[in-house]
Formats: sequence, C-alpha cells, structure tokens
Amino acid sequence: MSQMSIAALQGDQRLPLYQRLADVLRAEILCGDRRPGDRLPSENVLARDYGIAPGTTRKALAELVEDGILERLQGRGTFVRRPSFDRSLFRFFRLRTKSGADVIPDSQIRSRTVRRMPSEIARKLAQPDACDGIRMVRMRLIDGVPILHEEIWLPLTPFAAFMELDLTEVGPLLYPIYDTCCDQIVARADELLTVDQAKGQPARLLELEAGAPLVCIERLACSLDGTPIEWRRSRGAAEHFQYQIEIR
Amino acid sequence: MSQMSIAALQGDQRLPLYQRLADVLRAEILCGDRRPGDRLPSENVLARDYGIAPGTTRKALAELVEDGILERLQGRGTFVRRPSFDRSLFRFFRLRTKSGADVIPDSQIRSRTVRRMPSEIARKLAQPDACDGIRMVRMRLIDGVPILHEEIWLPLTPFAAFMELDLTEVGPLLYPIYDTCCDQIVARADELLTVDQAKGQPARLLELEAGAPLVCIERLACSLDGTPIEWRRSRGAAEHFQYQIEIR
DNA sequence: CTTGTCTAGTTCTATATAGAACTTAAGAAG
DNA sequence: CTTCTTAAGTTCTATATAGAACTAGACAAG
Repeated sequence: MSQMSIAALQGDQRLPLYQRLADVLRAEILCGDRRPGDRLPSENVLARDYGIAPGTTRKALAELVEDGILERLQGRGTFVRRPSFDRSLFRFFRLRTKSGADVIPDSQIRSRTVRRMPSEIARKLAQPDACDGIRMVRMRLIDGVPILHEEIWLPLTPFAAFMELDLTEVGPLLYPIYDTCCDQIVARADELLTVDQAKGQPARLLELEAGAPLVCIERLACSLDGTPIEWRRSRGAAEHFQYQIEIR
Repeated sequence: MSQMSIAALQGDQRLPLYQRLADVLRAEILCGDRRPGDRLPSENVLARDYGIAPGTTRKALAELVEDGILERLQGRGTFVRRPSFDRSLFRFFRLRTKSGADVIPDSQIRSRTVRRMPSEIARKLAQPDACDGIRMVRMRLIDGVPILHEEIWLPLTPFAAFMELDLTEVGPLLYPIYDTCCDQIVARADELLTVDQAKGQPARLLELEAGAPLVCIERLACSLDGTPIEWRRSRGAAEHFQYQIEIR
C-alpha cells in the first residue's frame, strides 16, 4: 500500500550515498522545486523513501546546513533557508561619522529604462552581446543627503515584470523585490572596490567637484545556482566611506 | 597495565560529550600544547582514552575541522592545521594593471625602533597606555617601484626577540618570522579600508604629490586565541589598487 | 478563559559495529 | 636495485538502535 516506490539515488555510483542524497536535495532547491521556507521530510521519512539508514540522511542534511541552504530546528523540522542577504551586504559599509549603527540608506530611483546593454556589462551578466537590458539610476540618501550614486543593470529575460512595477512602492531594498516580483533570489555577490575621480552625472548628483576622490564598488550579484542576476556600480564620496572586513 | 587513567571530560556537564571533547582539544591547541603540524591520537584511541564511543570523538573532530584548526587525511591521521595566512591576505589585493597574478611585493624595512606607542594603537593592541613598542616602517615594491608604505607596531612583550633579528635576512613575509622567532601565529585579522590624501613621509616615500588620493588599510592581526598581535597601516596610491571580495 | 497535561512528531546525542578506502612501511620476489 | 605483496593503522562510509530534548497541538481540569 504505502510502500510506493523507493527512489533509487541517481548520480555517480562511486560517490557515497549521503553525497548523492545531498546533491539531489540541493538540486531540488536550486531549481526552485523546494522554495525558501518549505519544510523537508523528516530524516526518518527521507531514509525510508530512499531506502537508506537514518544516519546517512542525517549526514546529507548536515552538509546542506553547512552550505547555508537548509536550517534545522530541533523539534520542528528541516526548512529551506531564506537567504536574508541585503542586510549582510551592508555589513561591510559604514559611514565614518556615525557609529556602527545599522542604517540602510533611503532610496530614490531616478530613472528606469530599457536600453542597449554595454557589451562589458552584458558579458558579466552572461547575456549575448548587443542585447537590451533594464538600466536604473538610483540615489541613496541619509537624512536627505546624497551618499551613493548607483547604476544598476538587469537582464530582460527574468526581469521583464520589473518594468511594470510602481516605483513609488519600491522600498530601499531591491533584492526582496526581485524575489517576489521576478522569482529571483540573490544568494551571493562579488564586489570589486576601486578609487576613482568624480565626474559627469555621478559627480553632479552627489554634489561633488570634478576630480574629488570617489569610492567605486562594482557588484555582480548571483542566484543560488550561480547565474549572474544583477550588475551594479555604486559610487560615493571617498571621505564618507570605510570598508570593514575580517580575514581568516 | 595500559589501562592508565580514563580522562573524565571536564566542563559544563550540561553540554554534550562531543562538545566538551572539542572544547578540550581546542584549548590544547590554542594554548600551544599541540603545535601546528602535530598529529592527534586516532579517533579510536581518543575514544578509549576518554571512555566514549568512536562516533562521538568523530563528531568532535569534525567540528574542529570545520573551524579550520584541524585537518584530517584519510589513512594518515588528524593534524593541527598550519594557518597559511600571509597568502590569503593578499587574496583581496590586486594591482589594477597586472592580471590576477599572485605577486607578493618585495619588502624594504626602512626603520625598526623601540619607542612610545601612540595611545590609540596601544589600546587596539590591548597594551597599557604610554608603554613602549616596536615600530617599523616598511616599503613594498614591485619591479623596484614603491607601491605601499607600511607602518607596523608590535607589542614588546612577546616580540622582544624580534629586535635582535638581522633585517637583511627578513623576507617579504613577516608572519612566518613572527612564528619562528617569537612563537606567535597570526590566525585572523580585521581590516578597515578608507581613502585618504597623501601627505608627509608616506607621500614622499611613495613619490606622490600632496593631496593625491591614497588607499589606507588598517589591519589588526590576532593570534589563534584572539589576542591582538600586530597593528599595521598600509598606504598606497589609490589608482593602483583594487580590493576584491566575495559575499555570501 | 486559562492553565496544565499528555501525545505524537521532530531533531539531537550517544553507542556499537562492520567493512571500504587509503597510507605507510616492512619484507619478499624478481 | 626495483617492483610487488602484505600487514597494520588510519579515516571514511553505512547501518542499527535507544533515549534525551524540544515543539506543537489536542484535550482536560480548574
């Protein structure tokens, strides 16, 4: 009756069982089959379903917890983790004047257009050359003072729905909106920090003289499966910023 | 005969066994009782010695591997990990012109003196106010071109032997020397990156005009047990640098 | 309505055991 | 001397099992 089918674990037979199970579950999560917040079957149920020992399923789940894509709560269950990420990106930024208060700056989207993507940005977003994309210019302010000038590019393919959005309803955090509106979850990012000189539109909007030192942070944000999702370049007056990090 | 004594696991009895064993082993490593490269007893021997099951020792060891202070090699044994760290600090730095080649710049120590420590630095090194310390000024060059100006402070207490060292024998990496000469191992560091303007000695040694944008990186390096060991401030022409990092 | 008790379900800890996979060194065979 | 075999010791995988610790909900008592 309830015997159903024992799902034989696919994949390279040379790999250990727990590894193959972890791969299966990871794939189910990455492809969106299991969504953040979903609850997984208990370790005993998984063991029964796949015909392996409970200790083996336990080891597979532990690996995914270590990866940060699962969360286990004693007595409650095992859940797909919701990557709360926008916060952690601001972990490194600090305003020099303020003490380490976790302030997320206000946001003003100045423009949102579809236009030809510069080839270098298209390349980084893994898009074909000379294709269109969504471009935004956004200012970030604290107490009304412009702090950051951001240029943001999104590929059209998963983000078409973003163009329909009412911008007045967009808060200071974009990544939750990518999730709800376009089903895209930002899981990690690469940042590259350089120092530039102010000029052109950024200098004007930041109310800086041309030639003033400018911190420039290029970020490439990627989804859970590593696909590049968003490219952005943030610039701000150098004297306002510090970038803090722990190395080990 | 070889029964010897079963070492009862100390510590908070409410904590699980594997946790207490992990704490014991971690403490033995942090206090220098077990040195990097040392081999630990096998999981079966540990189990016998502490009177617990092999699976429990295994879980304790796994935690320390996760921490990065142990390394296990199948068929060989379990070893205290040697923190190869100087390399990883340069992981983030890249010269803008060169491609991502892993070049460690040459080193020229310009001065090494014992003098009164500035109070702010003494505070960060957890030293009493108005005490003496070792101060070094070091230039770092690539192809003979000065790239970085470094000011380095060491507390006298563990680093007295460093003053006896022949500077001509000091290579580009200081941390291995701290280890061999003063028994101090750098395990982690906090870095704070800001942008400054060139002036004074750094500007002169870097051959920059006053007011040129300068990247300034303050680093506080700590030993395995978290004690601050070294403070340094590195400055370099902003246009030469980029700082790369992955966030997740 | 509030409080306490019980129960089923979950993860966590701990034990015991067997064999696979790998490393190293010693010794045999050529 | 070189190469192969063997053996001991190690970590790694996998199974099986029992109970502790915790959660959430149902139900009873007050």
